[in-house]
Amino acid sequence: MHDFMNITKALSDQNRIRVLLALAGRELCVCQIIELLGLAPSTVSKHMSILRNARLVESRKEGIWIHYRLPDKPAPEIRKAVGWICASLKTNETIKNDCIHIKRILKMDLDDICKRQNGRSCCEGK
Amino acid sequence: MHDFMNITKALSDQNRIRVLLALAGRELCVCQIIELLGLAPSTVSKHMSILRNARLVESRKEGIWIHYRLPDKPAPEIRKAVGWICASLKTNETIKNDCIHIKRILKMDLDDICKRQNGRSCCEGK
DNA sequence: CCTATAATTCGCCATATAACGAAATGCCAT
DNA sequence: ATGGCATTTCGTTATATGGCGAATTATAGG
Repeated sequence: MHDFMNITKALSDQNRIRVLLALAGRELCVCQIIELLGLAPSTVSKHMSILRNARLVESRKEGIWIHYRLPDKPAPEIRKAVGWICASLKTNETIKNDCIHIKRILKMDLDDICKRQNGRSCCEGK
Repeated sequence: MHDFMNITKALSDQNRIRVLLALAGRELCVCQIIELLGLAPSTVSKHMSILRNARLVESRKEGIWIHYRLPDKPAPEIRKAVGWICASLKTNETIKNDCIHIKRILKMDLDDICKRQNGRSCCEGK
């Protein structure tokens, strides 16, 4: 029960849902997720630890960067949860905007993304 | 997005999950749900309004009593959510205990249940 | 070894949530 | 209409959660 509640609690935040959908079909670096959500690195890190703790995502370290992805071999309840979310929000406006945003982020260099984030306190200024 | 988050937030509480599973395949009166969870009537009422607001349950008034049930014609995201929960917790100990508890509750008279609840502050004392 | 940097952990604050009891509401029977 | 009772609403309180910045950790490159 505790494990299952970890999953439902992880799914009860909009930003974490956005991350899960952003990870559908691709891997993302933490700095790319920060860029997508426009939140402080520490906040995003917390969100990712909650998702990982629920086994909704897995992480891979590559040098300085840490990449997150949906689990390779998800347990049935995880697979069903992700399928449910994807099906339910396929046509959602926020999610569609995120998809466009991600396409742009993926074209950028990871170094550049991190540089931009260091330059200012958080989200995007000008 | 807001509607969908209403669903995930509704699912992020253990007592509400227990109620949903208790309603799988049968209707329950509020006083029966109070009896099952062992919480104050006002608390249970709040939980039920959250579930109803998310369209995870429907209610039916029958005289003094209000009966809750899973939706007759659930939207796809609701149907999938309920299916996911049921499949994930089918073998869970808490839920199995609830099933036993419900069987006992169903054998009782609604009046008797309410009487018992009026007799004491909340849950079950002696 | 030392610096720079990506990410996490920690400490704090503001808000959200779950719990309760008391009061209000709605419905039936008198 | 009046009273009794099931349920909900309201107001309060304690805890949980999401957010941030500062400090810490871990890794790559000088």
